[in-house]
Amino acid sequence: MNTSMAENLGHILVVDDDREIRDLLGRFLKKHGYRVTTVADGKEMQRALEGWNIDLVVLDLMLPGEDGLSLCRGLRAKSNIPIIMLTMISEETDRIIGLEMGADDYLPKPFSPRELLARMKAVLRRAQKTPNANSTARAKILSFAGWTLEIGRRSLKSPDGLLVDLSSAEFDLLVTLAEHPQKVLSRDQLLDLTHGRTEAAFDRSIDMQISRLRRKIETDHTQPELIKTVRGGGYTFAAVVTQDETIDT
Amino acid sequence: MNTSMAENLGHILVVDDDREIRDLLGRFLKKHGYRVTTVADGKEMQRALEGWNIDLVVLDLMLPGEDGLSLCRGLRAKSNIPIIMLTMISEETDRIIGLEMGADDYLPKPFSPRELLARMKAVLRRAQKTPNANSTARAKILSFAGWTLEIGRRSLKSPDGLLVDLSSAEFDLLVTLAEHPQKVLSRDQLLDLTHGRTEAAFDRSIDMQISRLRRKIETDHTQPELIKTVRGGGYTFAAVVTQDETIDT
DNA sequence: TGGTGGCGGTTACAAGCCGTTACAATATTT
DNA sequence: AAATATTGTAACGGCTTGTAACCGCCACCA
Repeated sequence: MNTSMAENLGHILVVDDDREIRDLLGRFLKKHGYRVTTVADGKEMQRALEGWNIDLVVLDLMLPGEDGLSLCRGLRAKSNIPIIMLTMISEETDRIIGLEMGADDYLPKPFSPRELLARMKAVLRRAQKTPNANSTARAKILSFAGWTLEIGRRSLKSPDGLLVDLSSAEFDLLVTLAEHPQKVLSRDQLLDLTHGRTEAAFDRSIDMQISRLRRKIETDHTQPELIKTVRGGGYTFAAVVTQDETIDT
Repeated sequence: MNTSMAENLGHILVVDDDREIRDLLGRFLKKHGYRVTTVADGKEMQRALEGWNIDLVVLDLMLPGEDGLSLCRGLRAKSNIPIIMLTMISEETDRIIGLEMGADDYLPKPFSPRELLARMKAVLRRAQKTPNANSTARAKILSFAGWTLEIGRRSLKSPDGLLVDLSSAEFDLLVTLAEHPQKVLSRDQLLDLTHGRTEAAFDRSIDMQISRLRRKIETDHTQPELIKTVRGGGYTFAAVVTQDETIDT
């Protein structure tokens, strides 16, 4: 993998009162080519935002003093720096998040650094394209053919209600496909959309992901119903997808 | 043949009655990595839209038969496939366009292909972000001699009700023939209609497709009943074809 | 009547694409 | 550090599709 590029991919501000998490994320993100500044609370966050050119804020929901939520709102009011919130799992916070937050994405703890990285890339990419987009966080749920794909939770339920275990890459791929139903996505597009990679080198890794994914979600992986192949074109999600926001009312 | 077919950036449908323009755009866009289908009028446009997964339509304002403007409106009513209109320069059309048209962009003739490319990219990028609510996929069904050809599903049932497995190219060819019953279609026409290819070079690949197709659907392929050869002319579909439309689910 | 050349059917083959297995290289967890 | 899981690479095999080549058919003609 090409993680060793020390070029500047962006300056990330991590706001978390847990020192261990700060250190962990700091090391991890730096290893992946980001500049990182870590702070413990809202006051320091303010200072950092004024002193640096921050590209993305990773913000813990629970903070001493002013809590993450209001920080988030405040930040969003003044700028459109992308925000990723870290939350504890619970219905409660989920609802709060959906209703209140102006974050671009959120991640339930515990999360793998890898997941955070993926989200960050996605958010940064989105921000890149839409400099002034007013993205509202979505606890989006996609449903198709009885399946339930809960994006915020990164979970997938089968028509029988069983949780299906997808790897991170598999999940991202599935989400990407399901978000563009009926649309043929080339391998390159899929690579770009899931990994943010555009390296053009002919790459069959997507084929492998598709293959593995099909085994997990197609009733007969030799005759896929959901993810269809378009010869010479790529792949396409063939099911009817309905989209719900968790918190709409 | 298709040596440097790069990635698939999308499937473009070019609707223009001027063959020269069709050819030009076809070659140009393909060279730039797009799949291209070219048709001459609204009727063919319809078929292409139903048979393919079109990502963008390039539509000439002036067309024989139903004119581009109403086609555009009709298309917009049913789907949200992006549309780029080609127009003659004139205040008149400019105003009409602004008022009437549901197109995503328009381009006054004469234009440079390069310019079109830029517009296309912009429109596609915009469309990509707004996931479709379209896919009112109607499934056209053609019946002949007991056979059932379901276009939306790309499936073919024999008179015994058995599913017959056709390759992609075979299917397209059969659809094209069945949609012009009694009409003699030259090899060039077939090439154009099925592949959107206009490269007229003498090509016997159609012969091969026909041969393979006959083996699958004729009871005796040495004495074809459905697909007849017209010496010096091409091929013709000799059966009576009835057409049904159903709403797909 | 036998030759000739265009045309179409078919076989054989080459090239490309895709699914998959096996495995190597990392990452992550314990 | 060992055990596990994830992810990319290589490579085999099957299927699709286009090309070349051979062959027979037909029309035409001297």
